[in-house]
Amino acid sequence: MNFKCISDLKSNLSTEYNIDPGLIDIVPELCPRDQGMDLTVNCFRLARQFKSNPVDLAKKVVDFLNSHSETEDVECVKAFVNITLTAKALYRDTVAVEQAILDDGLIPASDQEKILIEFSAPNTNKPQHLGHIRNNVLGRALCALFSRVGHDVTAVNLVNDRGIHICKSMLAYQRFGANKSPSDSDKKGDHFVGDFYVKFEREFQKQLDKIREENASLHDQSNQALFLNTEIGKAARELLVSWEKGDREVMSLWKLMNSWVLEGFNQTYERMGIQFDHTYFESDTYKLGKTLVLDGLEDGIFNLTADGAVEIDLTDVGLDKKVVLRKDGTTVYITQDIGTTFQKYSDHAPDRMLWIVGDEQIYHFKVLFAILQKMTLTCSDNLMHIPYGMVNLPGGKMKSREGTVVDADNLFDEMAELAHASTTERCRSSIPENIEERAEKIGMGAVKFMLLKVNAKTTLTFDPEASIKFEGDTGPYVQYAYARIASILRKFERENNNSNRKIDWEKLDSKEEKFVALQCARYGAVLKKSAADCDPAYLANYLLDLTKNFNRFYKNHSVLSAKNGSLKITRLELCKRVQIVLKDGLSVLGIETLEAM
RNA sequence: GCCUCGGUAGCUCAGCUGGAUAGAGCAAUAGCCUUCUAAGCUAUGGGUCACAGGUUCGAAUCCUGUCCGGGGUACCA
Repeated sequence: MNFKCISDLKSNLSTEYNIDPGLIDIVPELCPRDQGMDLTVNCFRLARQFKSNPVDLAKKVVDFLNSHSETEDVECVKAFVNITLTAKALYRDTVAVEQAILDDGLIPASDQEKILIEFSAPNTNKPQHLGHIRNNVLGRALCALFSRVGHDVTAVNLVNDRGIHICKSMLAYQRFGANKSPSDSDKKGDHFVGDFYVKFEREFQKQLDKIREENASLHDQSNQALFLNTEIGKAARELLVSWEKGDREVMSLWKLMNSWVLEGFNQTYERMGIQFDHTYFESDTYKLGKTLVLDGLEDGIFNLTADGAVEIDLTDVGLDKKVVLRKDGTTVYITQDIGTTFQKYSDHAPDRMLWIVGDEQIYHFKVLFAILQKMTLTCSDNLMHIPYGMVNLPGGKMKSREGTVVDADNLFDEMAELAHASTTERCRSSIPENIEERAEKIGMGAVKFMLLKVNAKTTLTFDPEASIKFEGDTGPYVQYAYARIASILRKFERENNNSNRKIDWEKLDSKEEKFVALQCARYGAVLKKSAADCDPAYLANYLLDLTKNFNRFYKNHSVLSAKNGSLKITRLELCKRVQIVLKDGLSVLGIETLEAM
């Protein structure tokens, strides 16, 4: 939003108060709807910059703007200066230049960075659920957002493909799998493997119950503590040992099962519109972590504990001591992150590295960053963990044991089905040919928007009953506005009334039209703030606002039956601006637009 | 215990670099389809912004304390 009268005000005040104009920042806000004017300059806030009394300053601002040729009306309430602009100035400074609306979202070249973002990071033992979708959708949106404002973004996945959890599903497959493959059962590979993980857990639980029954003294011990007391737990551990030794048969099963899972994940990623520039595998990087730690031990960054484990003392930076290699020499969770991070740095040399990982790992990342700093990773001052909250169900957490996990693929299917039913209902007489495609876009739009409109860090509640609607603050609501505009444009073309009328913005004199224009002009600033705050929700909520304003305009002013050709053409132009912003904004959120709904 | 994030309408959430009478959506109620798609629009009701202090001309927003909830505090991942 760059209004001439505001920049003139800035020069005027800088002279008046003898302050360098570069130090003055006047950001006008949209005037609250019920005030009926266009812009507001908040002199309470502005007064601080001039170390002046808000009311006195407001008086000066009013005097200046009153005499400005581009204002129609200026009012002062307390120290809020409300401005009504001339139509000419308003549209010139908001929507007249299409490209300017989009370009306003770009940050200066000097602020552009090379950013590496790691997200998704799935385990290859079971299919992804709603919690993972939140991660994926958020990560994808942040990548698009950073890239949209001008950063150079590299998206990276880290596949968690080794460890005891992987061995559990492998063991169950060995016992119950009968050498079948996903294609035999017509299942996606990740679901196929996940079923064996569940089988393992069931068998383990059965054995646990038996052990506890037979030995009352074990009653109070946790499942994990009793893991090796069970036959199947012991067997899984042995499998892990064989894996680490590189046993040929075990490795080949591991590779086979992982390939099934990854094939399944790829389908899900594709459906979500997610691509990675690089995929790392923990099975490749954990050894590098160990090597780096051993080097660091020689350099005195790490030290040996009495029983032979390797640890680092972080008490000088307000954290605790942290073990990075067990006394038996095996790596722990954080060790592979150390290895992966150095690997990522040497592959891509980013200015900044981000991790999209759940908020339960905030402490983990604090420790990781402190370690990397001590190991003097080049960009260790620019490491950021972007935490997000869990997705709960109305009854509480999702629990796989109780079967209350919202499976990603199922959810997508259900949403698409509902969108399909809804479209069929609406179109009764003429079911569109591309109904499947439409239903998919609408269903996915609904899921993604639902996850992105809420601030990432809040723990969100997913109510399957309520969240499945396509009305109100939803993705389809925004998509629908886009489709309506597309429909207007089509009809206009069909009627072929391309009279040589000129665009005349001054014809748009209603408050609905002005609000739409003003709202469009905010887009660039919204993108920049959204990116700076790493918060796609801000953008999502803006798109809802813009859509709401557009719908009010749509309801009150017909485009195609406008009084005269010039008005029609100009309203059409305004619609195009809205359409462009909606498409651009939705695409950042990973949501597709439809030409008809 | 300590650390951390939260508590805003019946429900789900905005608002939080202090500023106008606290906003949306859902749900409820009442309207609007011979006019560009009603997945829409309009209206009504609904709030001691957890509680108590403090700072300020002004606090949902900042500070302190209390209560309640999530998460963390592993040689688990």
